[in-house]
Parts: sequence; structure tokens; C-alpha cells
Amino acid sequence: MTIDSKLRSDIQQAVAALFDQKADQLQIQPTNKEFGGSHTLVCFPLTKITGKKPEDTAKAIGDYLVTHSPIVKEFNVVKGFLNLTLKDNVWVETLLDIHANQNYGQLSGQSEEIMVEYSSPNTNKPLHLGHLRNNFLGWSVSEIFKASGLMVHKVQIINDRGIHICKSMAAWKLYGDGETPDNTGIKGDHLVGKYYVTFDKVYKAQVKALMEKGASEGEAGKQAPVMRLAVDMLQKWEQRDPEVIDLWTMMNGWVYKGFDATYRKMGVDFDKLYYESETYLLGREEVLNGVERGVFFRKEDGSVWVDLTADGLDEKLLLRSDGTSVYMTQDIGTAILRFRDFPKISGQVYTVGNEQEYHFKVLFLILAKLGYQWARHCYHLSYGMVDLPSGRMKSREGTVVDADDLIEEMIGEAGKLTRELGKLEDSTEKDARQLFEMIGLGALKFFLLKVDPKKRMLFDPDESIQLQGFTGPFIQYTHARIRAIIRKARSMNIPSNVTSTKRVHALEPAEREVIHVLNNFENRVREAAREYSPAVIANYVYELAKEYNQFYQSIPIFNET
RNA sequence: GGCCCCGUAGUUCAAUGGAUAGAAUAGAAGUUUCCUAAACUUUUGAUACAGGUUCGAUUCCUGUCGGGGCUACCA
Repeated sequence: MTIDSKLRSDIQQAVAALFDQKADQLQIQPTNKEFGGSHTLVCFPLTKITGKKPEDTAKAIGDYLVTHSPIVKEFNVVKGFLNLTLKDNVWVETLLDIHANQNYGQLSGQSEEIMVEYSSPNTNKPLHLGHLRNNFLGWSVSEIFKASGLMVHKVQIINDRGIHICKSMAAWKLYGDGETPDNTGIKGDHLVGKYYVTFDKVYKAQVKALMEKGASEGEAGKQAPVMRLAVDMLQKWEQRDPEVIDLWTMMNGWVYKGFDATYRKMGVDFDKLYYESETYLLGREEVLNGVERGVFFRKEDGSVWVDLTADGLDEKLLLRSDGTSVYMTQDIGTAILRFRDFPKISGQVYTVGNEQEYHFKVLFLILAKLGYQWARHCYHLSYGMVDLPSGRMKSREGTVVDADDLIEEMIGEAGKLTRELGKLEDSTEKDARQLFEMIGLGALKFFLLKVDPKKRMLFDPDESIQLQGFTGPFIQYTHARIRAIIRKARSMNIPSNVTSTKRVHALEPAEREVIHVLNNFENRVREAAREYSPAVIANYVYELAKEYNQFYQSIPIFNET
């Protein structure tokens, strides 16, 4: 039993004994540093039950606890706040419990399954900064779920179909000169991205030329030869034309290989991949099925819509008049397929940017209208855009920060700073490189996760590379120091738990803080899981690291022996 | 126009309706016989505005002003 729950039940007992009332909603919070005690009971809400002033309520409960509770040593009252000081042995036992628990921080299994989707890039360009926030968020939330005892299935949907892919294909066919990742040494996703850019350039030039000859803007857009080739390829793709399919397969293959390398570096992975090319037909079937059942309706031109005006939203298109699918149709198919593949999952989490909030609101409503009970357990983990000091990232203006470049830059900077500090005397080159990767990526991950997901955030490349302050490397460094303490204790033939006990008996205030913070860790895991917020844990771990640093700075513990 | 999100120190971020609004960074001043000083100590500095709800509001409600997003037979 944790300190918190023990204290809670003791206070409930006190209220029951003193006032003959039940207090279900007790507000217990950490005591502010300037007051004595570790736990504070907020007594204002209790006055209704007790019929006494806040101060008197606090004093009565405090008196009762000191005489009846085995863990409370003393108390003080400030206004309506009851500050409690616990007995020393409570802290010692808590630390020994934490130390003895191999799975500390991992909550026991609840045999529940959940699916988390993240990343889900288009296959026509490399990953960028926004994808990094997405991947780290989705991956962390998965890890937090695991720590909460859930079984997690990590998936992504790959947008491998549509006109955007055909644009890269068209440009490569016309201007590619047979370039491949192998013969150029360019990473596959970057090579395909290069031709996506080429397409855009050529297309603009052609449109401009046509307009100078008198074509309207809309007309020129359709008539530009490079666009006509792309559209032609899309149609041939739908008809499974072997030549187009081969090209599509080859270029997507390059991209996947490139993505894999980036994911490996990021330290994220997936249990299963879904491809739009394999799910969009199922979505179409479901929609047609819905029309028959009267869930959706058809307009005169043959297009299919869903009416959501009763839910405060608009009408939404599900199938074009020519019968082809839209984005929503595919997502309907994908969702249904996933629940068929994994019948035991209780819900799924979609890690997607907040510009798609409306889309997911509609998607979940549609799934509910189709009669799927699990629809209300679908959650859109929405996150804000990542801004640069220069403003929003825009691919057309070339202000996108490429994920691979950024990762390399972070690793390089970590290496530079580490060498400057002269901490690499005994390391081999290979070890050093591994160290730089840990530090650089730790900095990047922490920087992107420390902010509340739903908030738009600013990514300042210069600041992110700083390894001081509220950063990943600060925590990594603290961890290294803790390990060094343990190493030293072992070399002195003092079992580390004995050392701990001895130190805890002294119960320096800073150390009590450390235990207090540690004792709360499992609560934080629960909290983060509930709120889908790795930022909760990032802030918490930083707090812990800070307490440790202060503690170790002030106490020379090994002098006596 | 309609709907949604965000406005907190110079800057980047915190704060289940609770105590004197916390950190980091930047600025100022200090600390290495000991555990990895990538650390630690001290210090300057903020809730956009106006109402309301209550014992108590950064937090909830209304309005105003700012910033962003969505509102496609794009994905």
C-alpha cells in the first residue's frame, strides 16, 4: 500500500470517528516547501460535512491522526490547510519497498488491449519535424500504456495511394535518368521527395507557359503535360496496369527502406502496418452498405453523403459522383479492418495533428452510426503544429526541417559538446558514436515531449541543441551520477540497500523529497495514461532528477567508512 | 460567417478550483581535496482586457481584443 492510500484511509477513518460522516473526495496534495510536513489535507471542502471552521476542522483531524494513525508524527495548520509530517520509518520502509520492487513503475496487467496509431506518413516525401513530434508522442503513449499494464498494438497507416504518389512517379519517369538509391547513394525517401519537388517546379513552369498562351488558370492546371501524365498514371494504377504498378512498387519500396532507417534511429517501431491501397475498397463496401441501410444518402449526381446536421456538423461527402473513395472512406475501412484483425482491443488511439480534429469527430460519429459499439472508444490524440522561429513550416517555401538532417545535427552537436568537456578519454570511436546518439536523440525526444501535446510549440534549433536546464541530457547525466554512486558503494563493499537504509535514517530533507517524488511515480504513470500526456512524466522525471542533483551535491556520504 | 484550440517572467514551458503563480533560459553574483561541475547556491522578472460564479479563479461561465486551425467531389 502506498503512503498516499494509507494516509487517505486514515483520514477517512478520522472524519468518520469525529463527525460521523463519510468523506469520499479528500483533497490531499504535496505540502509547499515553505511549510513543515509532506502531505497536506485541504480542509475547506470538508467544512460542509463538519459544520466547523476550516482551521478547527483541520486541528480536530490533526489531533485525531497523531494519536490514532500509525504513520503520522505531527501536524501544523495554516488557514484551512492541514500539513502532516510522517514518521521516519514510513520513509525508510517506502524506499526499501521501492528498492526491492524489480518492476517499480510498471503497473500489473489489466489484460486489456489497445491499439495506437502514429507516424502515418505520405510516401512521396521524407519525414520532417512534425513527424518527429508525432512519432515520439505515439511511441511514448504506447510505452505509458504498457507501464499501466495494457497490451499495446502499435500500427500506422501508410498513404501509398493517390495522386501525390503519381506526381513523384511522373517526374521520375520523365527526368529520372534511371536514378536509384543504389546508384546515387541517396536515401530512398529523399530521392522520391526530390522528384516530388521536381514535379512541382515543372508543373508550375508549364502552367505559366500555358497561361501566357491564353489558357485560364484552371484549364492550364489540367492541361499541363506533367499533370496529365500523373493523372493518367493514377487511372492506370486503379486498373492495375502492370507497368505503372511496377514503378509504384519500386518507388514505394525505396521510400519504405528510407523510412525504416529513420525509424530505427528514432527508436520507434510498429507491430503492424496498414496500407491504404489495401483498405480503401473495404471502406467503399461499408459505405455502400450504409446507403442500403439508410444510414447515408445519395444525391442526384450519384455522390454519397452522410447528414450530420443533427449532431451540429455539416453534410460530409463519402463517395464521389464517379464512385471513387475519399480520405474519409478509407479511414472507415481501416478502422473496421483493425477491429477485425484485433478483436480483443477495447479501442484505438489516433496520433494525428490537430488540423484534423474535425475529420476525426466526423469519422467517429459515422462509425457509431454504422452501429459499431467500439466507436466511442476511439480517441484522437491531437497535437499542435511545430513552429520554427521563422514561422510555420511550409514545404513549398522550403522551410521544412528534415527529420534525418535534424537527427544528424543533434548527434553531431552532442559529440562536439562532449569532446569539448573531455569526457571521452577511454572510449572507442564506436562507443563514442553510440553515446552521441543517445544524448542527441534524448535531447530531441525530451524537447518535443515536454510540451503539452495539444499546444502549438516552438522549435528553436539553437535552443534545442542546448544540453543544459530542462532537457533530456540533464536527466541522462543525473542517471549517470546515480549509477556512479551505486558503483562506488559496491566498490566499498557496502551493499547498496544497506547504504540506502543508513542514509535514509539520517533523513535529510532533500532525501525525503527524493523518496516522496519516487513514491508518486506510479500515480504519474496512471495520470499520463489517462491524459495521453508524456509531458506529465517528462516534467516529473525532471523534478526527480533535480532533487537528486541537489541531494548529491550537498551530502558527502562515503567519508565515514 | 460558423465551429475548435491557444494568450502566464525578455524568451521557451509548468500549475486535478487551493497557500506568497513554479521551472528553464537569458541578465547579475558566487561554489570544484569528495560521488562524472553537462552540477549546485543567491538574485532581477509574468496570469491580454472587462465582468460573473465562490470561502478561494491562471484554471469554470459571458463578452472584448490578439494568434492559429478547420469549414474541399485534396490526402
